[in-house]
Amino acid sequence: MTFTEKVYKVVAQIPKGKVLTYKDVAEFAGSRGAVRAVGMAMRNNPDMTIVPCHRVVASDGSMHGYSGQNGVVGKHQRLIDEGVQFKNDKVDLEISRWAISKDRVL
DNA sequence: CATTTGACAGGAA
DNA sequence: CTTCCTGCCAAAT
Repeated sequence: MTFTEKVYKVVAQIPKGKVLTYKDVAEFAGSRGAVRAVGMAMRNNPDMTIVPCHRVVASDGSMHGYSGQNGVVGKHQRLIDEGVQFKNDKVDLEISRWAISKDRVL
């Protein structure tokens, strides 16, 4: 099981209407500061249907890119459509941040 | 095996 | 608020 594989599994478990920061994903995936590696995983997103990468945003709620349709714009729209709360054109992490169970199994 | 690459994070200017 | 710079890590070359 490679790190990226874990990342995919974690992201795949993010419930609709919630989001996670790259930082959190990286940490939960096993490597605390591998946020950049997480980015790689998303970039080489193997299957967007099983990996809702749009639910992964930067630590400040903003977003950098999106391989899906319409790029970051589409990502933004999709999040809104799922009920994610926004604050100043950024995801309101205070509300829409997913509370991961620290002992959740991958 | 050595380098480069990113959809990052955080801090400084 | 905007750049710029550094640290970071895994994967791809």
